[in-house]
Amino acid sequence: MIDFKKEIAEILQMQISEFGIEEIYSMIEIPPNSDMGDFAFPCFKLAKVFRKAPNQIAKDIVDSIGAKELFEKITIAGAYINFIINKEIFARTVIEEVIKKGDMFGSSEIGGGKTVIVEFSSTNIAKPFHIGHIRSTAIGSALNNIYKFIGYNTVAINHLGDYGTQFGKQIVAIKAWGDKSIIESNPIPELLKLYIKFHEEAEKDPKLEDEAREWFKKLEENDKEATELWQWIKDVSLMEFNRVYDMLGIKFDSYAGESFYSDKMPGVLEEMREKELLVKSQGAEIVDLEPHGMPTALITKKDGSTLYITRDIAAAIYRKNHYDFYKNIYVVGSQQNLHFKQWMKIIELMGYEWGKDCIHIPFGMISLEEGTMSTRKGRVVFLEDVLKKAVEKTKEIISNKNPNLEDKEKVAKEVGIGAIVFQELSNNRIKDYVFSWDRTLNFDGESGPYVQYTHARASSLIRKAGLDYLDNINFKLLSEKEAMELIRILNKFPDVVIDSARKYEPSVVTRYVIDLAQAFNKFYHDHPILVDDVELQRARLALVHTVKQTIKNGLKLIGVAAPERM
RNA sequence: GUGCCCAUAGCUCAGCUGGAUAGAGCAACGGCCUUCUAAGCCGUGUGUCCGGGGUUCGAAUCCCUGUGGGCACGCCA
Repeated sequence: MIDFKKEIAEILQMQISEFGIEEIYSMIEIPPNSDMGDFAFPCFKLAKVFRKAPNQIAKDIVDSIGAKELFEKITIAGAYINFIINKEIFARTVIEEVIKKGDMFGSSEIGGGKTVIVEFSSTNIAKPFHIGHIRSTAIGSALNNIYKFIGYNTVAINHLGDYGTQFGKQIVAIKAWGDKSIIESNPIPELLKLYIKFHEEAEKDPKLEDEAREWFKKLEENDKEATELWQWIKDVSLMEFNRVYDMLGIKFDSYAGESFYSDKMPGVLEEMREKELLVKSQGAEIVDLEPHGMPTALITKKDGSTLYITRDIAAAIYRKNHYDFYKNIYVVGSQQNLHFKQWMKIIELMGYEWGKDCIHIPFGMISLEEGTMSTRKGRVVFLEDVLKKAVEKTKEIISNKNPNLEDKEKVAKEVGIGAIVFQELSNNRIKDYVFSWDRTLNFDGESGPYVQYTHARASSLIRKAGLDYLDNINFKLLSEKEAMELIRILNKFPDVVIDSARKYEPSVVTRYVIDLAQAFNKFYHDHPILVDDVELQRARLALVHTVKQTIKNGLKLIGVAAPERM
């Protein structure tokens, strides 16, 4: 495939040898408006070196380049040199590439098979899988897909919140007010009720908190009763969670959660003592991070039991030894910024230079219109309810718009759940937002269903045409404005994927598929595809094919299905 | 109090490794289905890019500062 930017950089470099090819390459941009050209080169920065006005430099460069087959035109607009690629070459290059690569179009090998760990979702067992969890789950899963697509070996880890004082609380509550058979019939909501009750009762009787800590201590010491209860809570919780993961189509390579590291903690504590990082303070052990501009980190409690920071340190060391990662990525909310800064600093202080390869990818909070979500106050929206409602709504729309659709159930799931995931991934991850049923269930405009609908339209055209169009395409016939716009957008896809990985930002891909869908719908509206002229029909079908393929690839990266009909 | 993050159209947000007139969607109003899926397309209007300085040929984008909001700051995770 021709790399147009590279071609342009090489041509320019022959005129301005004072600048390196890489530097020139990075200066090439895409004009804000495609009427200006396909690629542009601003000459402002050359002015100092050449001691000439940028406009004059642009003119001189264009004059000496002369005519080239690759370009239809090279024009000057002020200090910009605008390159308009020969339409036929542009169309051929891009379309042949998409057809050749198919499901792999947009992928690359820049990862070179290096291992990237993505820790995400990390739900707390015994607690509801609520709307707040969709962020880590959707963003993490998408990043996992994206890194895999650009050639990394990825490991998806669900670092289950299956340890800590909260289980002491659960155990106290189950023993005091719980009924095993009721809980088993409806585990999470029943456990949630008990959890809420615990906090209500603990306000009246603070001794319950001490009891909870005792039970957690017992759990850490492998007490039989504590361990059995804990294991049972874990089993019923996982069954629930897996139902949601199945709906979302998400799989993990590892469910090694906090408890997995419990037996690795004493060793880590020992190591930290040897390295003289731990200091006694009020009966507890801390690491003094004041010299590094951070508050002290509490490592062990005065009763000797551990905190989750220790588990994160143990986990990082274990992962380095076990996976020898190139990057170890944590998709966890921005509330935990300090926590991650602290333990990563401790890893560094322990002398591990790979600490810099541990990366926290934060995201903003979801709140409800009533206020911040709070599990212990029971103020939550269950993710499963959101997904189910979206599917229900989709069914209604289908029976309205396309009542004869086959496979209604399947499509309703793909579209409904896709809408939720798509929306989650359409904004920058760092932004906070307020959950709203209205917005969540709006399927118009920049939405998952819009993009899926575009894909279904493209699929329908290809089905209806029922002819071969992948060879001997007359690319000259694709020179209309709307077709060229599509080709420009298609050409950007591989760069978009890389950019999205570099920024750890799936929304880059989400935005891209919206742009592509918008451009396609415009083309679709303006130019009939199933026309009598077979040569024209074949050329347009080839373009439709590449759009369908690219939408499908993009949606797959963000974990959204691409139905053939809807 | 200290640290981190956010602030762009009525609403929700793109754009931020500085570049050409700041863009979408929603909402509102008006058009387009005897032809390929109207979950679509087209048109109409709005901006002190939070305020104030600075750097630069050029700032929504970078730096400083103020304001407003969010989050976090030893025995939860």
